[in-house]
Amino acid sequence: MNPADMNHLNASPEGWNITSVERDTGISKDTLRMWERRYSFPRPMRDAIGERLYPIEQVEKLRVIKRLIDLSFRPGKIIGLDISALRDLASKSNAGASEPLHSGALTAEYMAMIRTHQIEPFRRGLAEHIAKFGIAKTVKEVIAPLTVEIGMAWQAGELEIFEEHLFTESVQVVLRNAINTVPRQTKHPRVLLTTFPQEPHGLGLLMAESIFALEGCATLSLGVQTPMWDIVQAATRQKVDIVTLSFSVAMNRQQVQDGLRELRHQLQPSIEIWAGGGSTALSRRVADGVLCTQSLDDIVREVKRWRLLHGQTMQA
Amino acid sequence: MNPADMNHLNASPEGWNITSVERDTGISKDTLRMWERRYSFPRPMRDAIGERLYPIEQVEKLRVIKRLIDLSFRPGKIIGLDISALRDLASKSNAGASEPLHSGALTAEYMAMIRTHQIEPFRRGLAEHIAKFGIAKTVKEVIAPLTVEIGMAWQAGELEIFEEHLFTESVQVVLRNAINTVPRQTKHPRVLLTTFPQEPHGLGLLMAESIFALEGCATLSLGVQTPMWDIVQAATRQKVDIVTLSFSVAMNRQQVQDGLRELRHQLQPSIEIWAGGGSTALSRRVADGVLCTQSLDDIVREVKRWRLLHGQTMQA
DNA sequence: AATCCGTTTTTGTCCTAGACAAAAGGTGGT
DNA sequence: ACCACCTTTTGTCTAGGACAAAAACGGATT
Repeated sequence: MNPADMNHLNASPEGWNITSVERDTGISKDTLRMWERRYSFPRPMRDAIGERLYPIEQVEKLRVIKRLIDLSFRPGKIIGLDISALRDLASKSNAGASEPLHSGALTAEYMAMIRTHQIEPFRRGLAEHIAKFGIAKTVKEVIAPLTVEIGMAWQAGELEIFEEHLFTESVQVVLRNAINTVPRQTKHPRVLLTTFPQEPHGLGLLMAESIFALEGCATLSLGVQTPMWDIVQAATRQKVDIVTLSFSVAMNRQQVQDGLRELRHQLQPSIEIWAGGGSTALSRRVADGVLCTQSLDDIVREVKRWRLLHGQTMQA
Repeated sequence: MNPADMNHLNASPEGWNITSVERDTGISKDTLRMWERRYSFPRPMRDAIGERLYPIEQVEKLRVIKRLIDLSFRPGKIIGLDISALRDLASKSNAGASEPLHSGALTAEYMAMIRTHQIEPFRRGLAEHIAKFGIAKTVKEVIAPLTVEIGMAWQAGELEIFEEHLFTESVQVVLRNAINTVPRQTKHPRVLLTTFPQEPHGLGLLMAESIFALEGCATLSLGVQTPMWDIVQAATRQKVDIVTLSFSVAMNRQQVQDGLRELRHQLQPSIEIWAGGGSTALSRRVADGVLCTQSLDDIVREVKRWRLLHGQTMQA
């Protein structure tokens, strides 16, 4: 193999190219160059052609910075700090956020299984938990906290991507299987579930779907990354009552808000839009006519509200 | 809402901004600007600030052009044609490809259901087919041909993306459910399944997984779009015997070949690499040390070969 | 005809550096 | 405590130049 071919690889010994860094960190090329101009960080090397080559340490620092920015720190204030100071900041600020969750010993046990790649015990444990305590309880008390914790561990660089993939896939298998035991309903509200094109994480979606299904709603999932135009078309043609979007912490706040405003604009007003997930964009007020569900319990409550509201005009 | 805010919306009466066009068409900002420089198309208007504003007709033309480029037409040759000529080209070029398949009446029936959005009957039909004829037969004779046909219909612009999403999601639900009825095996070969980062389609993967599972292999799916480094790590840590990759027709031929060569290079030689799917890159010989499975039957055959080869040295 | 190899054309992505609007932060007045 | 105004911060846009990688072409060889 030609040694020059190696330049295309992320993991090349020399460093990462700008496209890889953009993909990995979610920071746009323009922004990466701008930070370099303004703050002198990152400060990539150059390859033989003169193109940027980011050393792995700088990419790692960028990852932490991105996470902090998503937690609404400002670039100018933190970009000069060194990696350990940043990590301190990160662990301190999400220690506060994770407090109310109070993830128990069970979560820790599952985390350990994931870290040591014991897939089978993990799946079996999850399936048994569902059998014992039901889908709703398992989702709320095990899967949701685990997802948050995994996300944080990944952001902190403690988890490899393949470990996250493995976790996601395992949960999907178990949860999908469980959902299928719930008799499929045709009752209102009819709910369409999907994510925007920038959002590849489907776990939140699946958790929401399971809750809706348990409430006896007719659910219709388009999977992840559906273009806006197609969401609108699907919602209209399938005559759904509610469109539910899921946003992970990784999503750009601007994109969330713009996307939701835009969707509200294109969708007929009678169709409700519900947004959920870990994205910080949802904690503040978002577009008019968009309902933010802060927790999975909110979904149950809001379905009741919807039925009360539409009870007189629409029978299941 | 401030009227100036409206400029960010795709559907603003004036036109689309460059970010929206990039998101919608999948053509990068750099490329959009380059085409404008080189070919004088697209030729966006400018807003009050002087930024590009793409009229809806130009965006539509860009969509068709992108589709043709994915079918390996070249920008320079087609960018000058008008929209109807482009559409002709699109429908003609995949009419030819569909001839050799000759899919049966059953497939046509399912296609009709998808086109008319009858999700429930579709799922029920598929599930019943599995119950009657088994997973293997259903995958080979119904799901695989359907997947090909859907792909072609989408390329021809006869199917909306949301209809493809709906199909994919439905098949996943039914097939996953079916796979779960197969008792989970721990027998060799242990198989890791995933796709490269550029490949978002997971159906082929799922079909392959079902076949492996039926053959009693221990399967381990990472889902789609796993970075190479993580594939290597997962394969090594999980001590798998075979890594299986799936490639849809949409994949760039060069990327397929480079990716496979690279993976072969990074993976220890004792681990086999199997590649499958509709990508045209696989019909020719690919990298040394990579096995191309042309059909799902090949998988069955090759598993037998593998077991014969390793039977003496390794017990399940 | 089909395969191989070197050359030319096509095409996408990277580069720099300037400009400016939108968001966030700060301040003072009611 | 809230609103209105000002300042700073920040991200994204713009322009045109450069160049490597991919694809197409042309000619020689089997």
